[in-house]
Amino acid sequence: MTTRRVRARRGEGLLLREEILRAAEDLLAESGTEDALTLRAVALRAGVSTPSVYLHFADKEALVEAVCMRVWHELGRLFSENLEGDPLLALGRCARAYARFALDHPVQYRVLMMRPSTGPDVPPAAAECFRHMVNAVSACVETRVFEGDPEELALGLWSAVHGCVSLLIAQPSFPWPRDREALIDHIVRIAGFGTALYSRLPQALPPSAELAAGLDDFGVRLSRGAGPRGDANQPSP
Amino acid sequence: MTTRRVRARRGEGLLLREEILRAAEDLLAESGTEDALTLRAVALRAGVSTPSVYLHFADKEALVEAVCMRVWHELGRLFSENLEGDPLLALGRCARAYARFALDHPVQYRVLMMRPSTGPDVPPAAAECFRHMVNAVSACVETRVFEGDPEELALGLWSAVHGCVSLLIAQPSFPWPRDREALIDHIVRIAGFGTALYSRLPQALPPSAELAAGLDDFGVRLSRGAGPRGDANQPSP
DNA sequence: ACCTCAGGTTGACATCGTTAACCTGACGGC
DNA sequence: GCCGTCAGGTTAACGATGTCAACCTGAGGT
Repeated sequence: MTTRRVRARRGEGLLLREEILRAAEDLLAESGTEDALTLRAVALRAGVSTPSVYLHFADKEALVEAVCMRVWHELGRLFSENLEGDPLLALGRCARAYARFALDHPVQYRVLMMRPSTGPDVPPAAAECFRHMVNAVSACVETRVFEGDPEELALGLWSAVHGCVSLLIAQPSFPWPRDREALIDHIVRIAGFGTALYSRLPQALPPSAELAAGLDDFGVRLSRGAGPRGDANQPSP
Repeated sequence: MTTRRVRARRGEGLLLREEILRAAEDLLAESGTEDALTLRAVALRAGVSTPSVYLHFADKEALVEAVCMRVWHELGRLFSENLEGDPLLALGRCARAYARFALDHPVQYRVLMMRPSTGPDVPPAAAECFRHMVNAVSACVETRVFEGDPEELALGLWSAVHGCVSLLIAQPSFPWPRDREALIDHIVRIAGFGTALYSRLPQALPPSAELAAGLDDFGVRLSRGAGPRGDANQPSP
């Protein structure tokens, strides 16, 4: 760990890049704070001198960005694993998987999503994540459960889940309910149903009395139509 | 600005605290990045030597926290200005005001909400903000448009708006629609209606086909009941 | 055997937060 | 009016950080 690394053979310089990246990831995960992600600490952990990091990363920001790419790929994998079956249920599974990942890797998620804006263009791995989401939303538009521009709808859904997990991560002192899993569940449902209704609604929020009038009957009708109650994480039977 | 400050008279030491805070706020606002918030820069701007900051703030974190308190107060003022009238419309106005503030002061919002967790307890100014929200939500529960625990519902709404604005701020490279104001509008409506429906819905997301069946009629009924279409920022006539 | 250059290292710099030690001049007491 | 005190600062320095210029070194081709 602190032991001096043996010098790579010719043409194997990329090995060091891999080791540095791993060291950075481990440091983040183990320390639990991005402050521990120091070039000196990373280099020490990789068994190499500090400026050697510059052989493979232009600067610290480039290293952090490389770590982020890994996280984006992980998220992309998570999405692509959950896309089968009913589009709306698939979307729900993706959202829950995303939230779980964020809560299980708070430091990584913070670095990924709460860092000062990196550059003017979205990295390919992130674009692929987003494409997955847009595809899933498009499927929902095709089954007529959503209506509107899939990109815009996907951004809205992403916002909802991101809002919840990022607030959980960054403001743990808020009066959160005990059961985080249940909270995520609520958010996913609110976002899902809100989005389903979104394009069919009056352009302004109606006054309370007029909104309240129509709600109960809708709930009853929807419940009658819905399948057996249970954990929506499970794929639909 | 860079001119040496005249020493405060006895008992007026708190003047410097005020000037340091102002310098910090201005630095944040003008530079557009939290990296510019340096103790040296703050001290220079306040016309004072660097270690003098420590006369009034335990460390840099304390200074940043003091800046955050100001922002919380501003948000609290914004909320309390928008609470009159129909509860649901009031909530919508608060959400829009919150979002506008965040987008107009991205650096401050980032420092306030995306900084590594400060302490185990929520600051009083933030608690008051949250209390305002809970009260507004409670009013919606009393008019039967929402149903459930007001604290939990308020957190959900907060999450939704925070998710959108924080993503806009931190990930400007995402394929956002041009009209930010319209996007916020969508999010507020999705969150509002989703929350209104939340407690009346089946516990799991139903498959698409069964959800799509009930949606259109609900939209039609709700539209018929709602007031004239227009900007929901306006108080209901 | 030697030359080359990929793959590093050493040493230094500016800047950051933070601390210890020192200064100074406005005020109350005499 | 003079003086000691102490609130309200200052100077000088420390260690840590990102970064860079210069140097080294040894495996592999000739």
